[in-house]
Amino acid sequence: MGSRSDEISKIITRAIIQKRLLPGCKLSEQTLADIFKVSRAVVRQALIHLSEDGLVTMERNRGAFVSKPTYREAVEIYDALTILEQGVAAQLSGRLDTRGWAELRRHVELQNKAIDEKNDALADQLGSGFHETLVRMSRNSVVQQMHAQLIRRTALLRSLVSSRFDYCGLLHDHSQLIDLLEEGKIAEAQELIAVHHNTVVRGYLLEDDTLPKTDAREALAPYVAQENTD
Amino acid sequence: MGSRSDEISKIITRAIIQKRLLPGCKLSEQTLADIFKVSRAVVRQALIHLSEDGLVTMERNRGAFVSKPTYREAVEIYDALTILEQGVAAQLSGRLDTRGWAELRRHVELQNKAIDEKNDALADQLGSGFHETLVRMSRNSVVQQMHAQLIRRTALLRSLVSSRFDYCGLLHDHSQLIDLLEEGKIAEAQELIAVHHNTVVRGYLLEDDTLPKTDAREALAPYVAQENTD
DNA sequence: ATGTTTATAATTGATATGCAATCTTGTCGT
DNA sequence: ACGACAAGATTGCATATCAATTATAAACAT
Repeated sequence: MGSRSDEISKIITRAIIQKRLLPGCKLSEQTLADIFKVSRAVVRQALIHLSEDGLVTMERNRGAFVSKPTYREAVEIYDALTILEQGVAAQLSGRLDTRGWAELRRHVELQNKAIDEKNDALADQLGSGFHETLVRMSRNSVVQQMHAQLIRRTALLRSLVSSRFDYCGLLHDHSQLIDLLEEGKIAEAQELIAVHHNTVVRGYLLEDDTLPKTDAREALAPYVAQENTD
Repeated sequence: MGSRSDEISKIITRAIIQKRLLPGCKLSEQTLADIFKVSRAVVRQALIHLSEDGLVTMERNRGAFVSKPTYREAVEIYDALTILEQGVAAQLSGRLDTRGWAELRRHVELQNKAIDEKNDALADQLGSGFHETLVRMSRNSVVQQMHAQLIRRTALLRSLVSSRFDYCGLLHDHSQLIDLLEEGKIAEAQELIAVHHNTVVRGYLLEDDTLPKTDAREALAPYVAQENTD
């Protein structure tokens, strides 16, 4: 694949997920080309990639912007996540090896530690990571990719809300979910997943406007110096 | 969006779905640029779009080819379809208006007619169409788009197999599914969906090699003259 | 004749530049 | 204050070019 445009789209993705590039931010082709020292053609390829991921919206003759999802889209994204994870849960339930359950529990512990240390960014990342880990265990790369894309979009959503999450409640859900799955209680596990996502999306009572405007040039500056800052 | 590259990727998508462009076919940038009378840059954008849809595979410094899914991928795709449709079924069950059920039943009838008239291509299309209609009723455009993408990939899969389908059996499944959903029997509906897709994928006992090589130039010729041939 | 190496051609990845169409902006006049 | 208009910026696309890589063909040795 187009190595360079791939790298660039990954960098921009990171910037968006880490809330450095906020929804609505203009992504001018020439500006990005200058920043990354590439031609406009490469930038365009990266932007197309991003727009198909839903992170960027391209308007004809107007340019590309970091997507600004509506509340409805937020609900749809979480419904889609619910459907995928319910399906994975049904496949996994009772059928996973010991190492699998252990990895999931380890994940919960890590997030617990992050919360104790008040490392919000890390807790956030681990929160999504739990769901990704769960889906990875289905060993279905098609489902996995769709799910990863949805998770990226939820990161975008979190840029739009001020809501403080009840991490403890959500974390308890994760813990309980593992128990239910290990015991083979599929229906209850699925219901828990639905409630879990519903809780999250309900926490998104939106501050639709008045989000600070970001400038692509300065937001991306940290990524340009050393491009391997995970 | 890039109007031109969009049109081109749609045309190529149609050509692939209609089995005019077969898996493995080389999609040379210059050739496509000549065919559609556009620059290579536009072709590249279209190819990137297609590769993210899974219909085209790009190999670095080698070029783009119509994807040649493995059997494993086929299973993953149908598992993903199962998960999505089971989720939609759960949401829809008992909760859809009369017009909705009517539209689904009409779909089944149309396909019945197509089979009677031995119009295989149409029956094929309507077969996928039923699933798409079902998902559309969820009114979740995120799920809808993911599902549509999977359906496109199943069309690719059908290029790889000789299997003759038992259309009657599959059609009966569709009919029965409507009944189950209307009666609110979620679990049974979900099981039927799983079995249905399993039946299909098991029909894919592959003729991995020896598929006739197609040439992009002649395969796409019909689409160039009049670009609105649905 | 077969297999290996080498040289040539073709293709991709990327850049630079130019241009028309469109959008944004800022000014001006009312 | 408001709308019309002109100047400037940006996008979308085309063409031309170049290095790097890969594919193909020819020359060579076995």
